[in-house]
Amino acid sequence: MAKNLDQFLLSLEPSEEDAFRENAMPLVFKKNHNIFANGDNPDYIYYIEKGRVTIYRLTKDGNTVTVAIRHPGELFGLAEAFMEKPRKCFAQAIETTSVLAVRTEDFKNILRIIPELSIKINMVLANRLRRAEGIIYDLINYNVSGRLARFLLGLQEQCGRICGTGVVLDIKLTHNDIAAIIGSTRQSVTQTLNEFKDEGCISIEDKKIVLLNKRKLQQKVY
Amino acid sequence: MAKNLDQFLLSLEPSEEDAFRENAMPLVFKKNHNIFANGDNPDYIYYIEKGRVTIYRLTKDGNTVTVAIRHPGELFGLAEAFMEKPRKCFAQAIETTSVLAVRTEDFKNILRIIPELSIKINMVLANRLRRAEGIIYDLINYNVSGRLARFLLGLQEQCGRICGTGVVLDIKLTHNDIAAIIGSTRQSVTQTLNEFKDEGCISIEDKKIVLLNKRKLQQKVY
DNA sequence: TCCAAAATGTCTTTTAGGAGACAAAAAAGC
DNA sequence: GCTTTTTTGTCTCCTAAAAGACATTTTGGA
Repeated sequence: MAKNLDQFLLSLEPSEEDAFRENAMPLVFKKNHNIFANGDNPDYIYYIEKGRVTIYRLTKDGNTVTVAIRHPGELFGLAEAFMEKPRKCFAQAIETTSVLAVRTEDFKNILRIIPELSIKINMVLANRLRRAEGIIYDLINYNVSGRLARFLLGLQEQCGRICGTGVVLDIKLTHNDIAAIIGSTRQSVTQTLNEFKDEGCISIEDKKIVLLNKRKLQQKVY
Repeated sequence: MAKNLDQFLLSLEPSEEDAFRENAMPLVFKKNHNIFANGDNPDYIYYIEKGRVTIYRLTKDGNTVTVAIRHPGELFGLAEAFMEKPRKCFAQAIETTSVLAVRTEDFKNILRIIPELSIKINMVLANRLRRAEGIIYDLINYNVSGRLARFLLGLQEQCGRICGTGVVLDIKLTHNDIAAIIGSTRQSVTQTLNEFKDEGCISIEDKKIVLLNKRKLQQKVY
């Protein structure tokens, strides 16, 4: 089992992977393009080969609430495929993204044929549920500064790339994007990021955040 | 399929239910007793026959954050059973609660033997994930009044009992309990509930909340 | 290369609601 | 029934951070 439970294909046996790929259709979405929308029928589930995708909902006044970001090796559009209801969220490519799309019906059939795969999906969903509960906890418990610090530290697992000075988070996010994830505003994110910068916790290189002092960043969480 | 995806046993075929019950050990927990704790190994998963259970985490300063409430017919301790890590939350009986406990290993074996069951667990987890994402959305989007109104309206599904004047929510929660669920404080909950009462949205009977005017309550959500 | 659009930086004002303090009421235990 | 503990009601004060306004910088597209 891969250490990251969300790394779906990595966790499969060759025969399982074949069954998955046989039913898959490769697609490419350009940056900012929508992959599915609120109200759509969940006809497909998707696997990310390359790129990243935000899963978000909209508020009445048009603001975005990001409920998850999906990274290479992860599935998305998954949970809703198990329900007979239209989607409640949008999926949009953050960067140019290559996916494998599998028809929901085909996917369910694979699960029936390969029970072991179904158990792996259980693990993926269970892991995501626990993470979602962690976000709920964070929202209730930490202030903007704490949530931002935790978000950055958490990103390491999926985007972290060690370089000389620290850990580069290999994803380009605007302050607005981050605000939509941690439940804050663009202005507050700008300000708090600059505080972190001034104190030497982070730096920005090529529009990407670099974690310079993780311990100090961890102390921002209270 | 039962309309409530979380009603686990109801959704099973007789043969599946037998397989489940054969491996189950009945237990009774009195009000306020802990069923499992943070740090425990997830050796068992539980099915609620009667009673209700809170799933919560603790903050550094001892406050409670409730991540879910489980009702009769639902499983709990489930998600963590699929991971090889200690539990991150507590489970406590809100009222006297009868459960069926199944060893995690046995449960996984049942899933292997009965693939259809595994798919049903997928549906339960998927549904919970979507609900958790809904809570994240609520926390970011609605104020205390809105969150409280949505919480009460949402409880109908699991606790609602129609009576002459309206819908009784068949669960006794203190204002503190509610605050831990909607991410607020005891004082704010007291005050907001009284506002709802004054405006005729709700009333209290036998320590239980009665929804008198659902439409008016819905208008509190903004 | 230039221009329009998007993103960032930095003010200032405003307010929801957290948090403390204490009295009153209700419930639980003996 | 009586006492202790829990829960509720209602103040007050105070701060984090939302939200608006606008200048500046950066970016991406033609």
